[in-house]
Amino acid sequence: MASTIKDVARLAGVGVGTASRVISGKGPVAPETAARVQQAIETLGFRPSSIARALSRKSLDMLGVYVPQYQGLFHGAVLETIGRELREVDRHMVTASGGACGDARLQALDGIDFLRQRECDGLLLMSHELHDDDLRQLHAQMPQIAVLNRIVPGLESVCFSSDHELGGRLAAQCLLEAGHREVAIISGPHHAPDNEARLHGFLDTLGAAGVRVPSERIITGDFTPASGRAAAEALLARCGPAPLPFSALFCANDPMAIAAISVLAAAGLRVPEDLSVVGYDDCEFAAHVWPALTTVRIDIGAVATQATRDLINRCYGRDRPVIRDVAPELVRRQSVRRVDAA
Amino acid sequence: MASTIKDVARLAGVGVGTASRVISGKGPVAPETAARVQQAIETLGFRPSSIARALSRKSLDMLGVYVPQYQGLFHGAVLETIGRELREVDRHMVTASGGACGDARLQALDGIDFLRQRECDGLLLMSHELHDDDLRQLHAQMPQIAVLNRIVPGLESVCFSSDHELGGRLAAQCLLEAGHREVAIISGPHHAPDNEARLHGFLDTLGAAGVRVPSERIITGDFTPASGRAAAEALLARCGPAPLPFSALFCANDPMAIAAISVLAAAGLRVPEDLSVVGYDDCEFAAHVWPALTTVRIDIGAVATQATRDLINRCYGRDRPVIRDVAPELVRRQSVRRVDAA
DNA sequence: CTGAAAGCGCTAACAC
DNA sequence: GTGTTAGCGCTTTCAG
Repeated sequence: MASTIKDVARLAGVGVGTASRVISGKGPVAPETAARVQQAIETLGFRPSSIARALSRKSLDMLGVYVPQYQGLFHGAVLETIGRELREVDRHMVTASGGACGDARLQALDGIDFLRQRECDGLLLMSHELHDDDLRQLHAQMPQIAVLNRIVPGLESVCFSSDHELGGRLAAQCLLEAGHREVAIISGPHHAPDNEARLHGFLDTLGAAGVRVPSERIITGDFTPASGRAAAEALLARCGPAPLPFSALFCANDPMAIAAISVLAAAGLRVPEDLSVVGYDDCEFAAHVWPALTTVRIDIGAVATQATRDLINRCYGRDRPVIRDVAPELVRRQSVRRVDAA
Repeated sequence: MASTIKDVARLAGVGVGTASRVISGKGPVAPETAARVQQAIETLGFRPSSIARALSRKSLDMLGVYVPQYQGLFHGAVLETIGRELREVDRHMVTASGGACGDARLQALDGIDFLRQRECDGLLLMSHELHDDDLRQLHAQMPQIAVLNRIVPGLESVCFSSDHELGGRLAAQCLLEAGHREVAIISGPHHAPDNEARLHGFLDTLGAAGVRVPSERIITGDFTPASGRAAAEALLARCGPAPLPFSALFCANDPMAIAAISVLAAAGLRVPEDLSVVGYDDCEFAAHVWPALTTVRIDIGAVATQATRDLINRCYGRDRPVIRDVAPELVRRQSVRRVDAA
C-alpha cells in the first residue's frame, strides 16, 4: 500500500498539519522541520493522493472538454492546445466525445453530462450540433464554460471563435480577384454555425460583386473527406461532364476540398487549369497535396488557447493573458488560377 | 451548494446507508423505501460526488492514456476507440501528451508520471520514444499497463500491436508482383519499433527476391507530411531528375506518402505512370487523394480496442472479449502500376 | 511555527 | 431491510 501523509508525519516526527504544509508549500514551516519532512517523503516515496486532496479542497483541478470526435485534423489541434495550456498551470483535462451512433445533439448533451458527473471545474465545449438554447441553459446552471468555434447570442463573453464570416469573404475576394464569376460550393452541415457564417460571408461578398450562385451548385457535405468525394461526384453528375459551367469551387473545409480534387482529377479535370479550388482551415495536409491548396487559414489552436486561458482565469482566479481576436487569413498556394474575363 | 447524500437521506427520512444503497443500486432495499429515496434525489437534483466515492472506494474509475500527440490521423483513432470502450463500462480516461519541446522520451516519462499522480487505475501507453527498459521498469512498479503498437520483449502479455513486419512484407510483395526491382524508401524514425519492424519485413522480402535497396535510396522522415515532403525532395536531389533510377517508392506511413507524391507531381513525375507508391496505415485520406493510395491497412482502432479491453479486464475484474490478432492487410488502389520486366 | 481535530461526501461493515 | 458509525487521505481552522 502506498504511504500516506500520516506515515510521513510520523516518520518525520511532526503532526500531519505540518506535513501538509510542507507538501503543499503553503503556510509557515521552519526550514529545519521542512527538511525532516522532505526527507521522510523521499524515503517513503510518498505521493499525495490527489483524490483526498480534491475532496477536501473541492476541486480535482481539471477541466472537461467535449469534442464531437477525436479524429480528424481539426479537433486534434484543439485538444493538443488545451492540454498544453492546462499543464502549464498544473491542471488537466478529461475529454468526452460523441458516441458511435444516435443523434449528435443528444450525444453532445450526454457527453457534457458525463463530464459534469466527473466534477470538472469548468467545461470547454466544441459542438455545432448543440442548439444555442442548449448552451444558454447549460450556462445558466454552470457558468464555468467556454464555447469554441461559434458565437452564441447572449453568451458572447464565453464564446471564442475566429471570424468565419470574414473567412468566407476572404475566400470570395480571392476568387473574384482572379476573375471568377461562376462558382460552385461544397458546404458543411447547414446547422453548423461556423459553416453558415462562412457561407454567408462568401455569398454576400460574391453577391456584392453581382455574382450569384445557383442553388444546384451548392452541395452539402459533413466536413469529412468521404462527404467531399460524394459532393464532388454529385456536382459532376448534376453539371454534366466537362466543360463545367463554373470555373471555381469553394469548399467549407480542406479535407472535403482534397477529396473533391481527387474526384475531379479522376474525371480528367485539372486543378487549377480547369477549375480553381479554395479550401478552408489550412489543415496540415493543405500545403502537402498536389496542387497545394489555396485556403483560408483558421488558427483553431489560437482560438483554443484563448478559450482555455479565459476559462482558467475564471476557474482558478488566474490572470493569464488572453488575446481576443484571431483573424482568418487567406493563404495563396496553387489551386487558384486567374481566369480571363469573358 | 450542491446537495449531498445526507440531504437526500434526511429528506427521504432514511439513513445515509440506505440512501447509498439505492444510489449505487447494490444492497437490499425495500422497493417502497427506494422510491422515497429516488424521489428525494429528484427533487434535490442530487448528483453523487465522484470524488468522495473515489476516496472511499479507492478508485476514480479512470484509466490514463499517453499519446505523443493528439494531432494526426493515427492517434485520434486510438483515443476515439479507447474513449468509447471505456464509456461502455462507465469508466473514463485522462490523457497526457508530449509537451511542446525537449527530449521526446523525457516528455513521455513525464506524461506518464503526470498520469500516475492522477491515480489512474491503469495506463494505456503509446510511444515509440520510450526504451524497452523504461517500459519494463514501469511495469515492475505498476503492472496495470497496456502498451500499444509495439512488442516489448518480456512484456508480451501487455503489448498490443499489429504485425508490422508482416505489413512490410505485404508492401514488398505488392511491389514485387508488379514487377518492380528498383525501389526507394521513405522511412519513419529508426528508433520507432513499429517502423523498424515494417522496414525489416519489407527489406527482407525484397532481399529474398534478390532485390537490394541501396542505402542512398532510404531517407528518414518522422511520419509527418512535412517530413515526407523533405524526404522526397532529398530523394530527388540525390537521384537526379527524371528518369529516376527506381520505379517504386515505399513510405512508412500515408501522410508522408501523400506529401511525397505532391513533390513528385511538382517535379513533373506522375504516379503511378512514372513511379509507383505504396503507403502504410490506410489513413482516412488514403482513399481520397489522387491517385488513391495503395497502402497497407493497419487497423489501429482494433488494436486499441483489444488493449483497452484487456486492461479493463485486469483493472476491473471484467471479462470483455478480446481478440488478439489484428492482421495488416494490403489495400490495392491506384498508386501502384505493373512495370515490364527489364 | 506547530499539533490536534474537525470536516470533505461517500462506502462498507456492523449491529439491530 | 435499515440505521449507525468508522474510516478513506488530505486541508484547514484554531489553539497553543
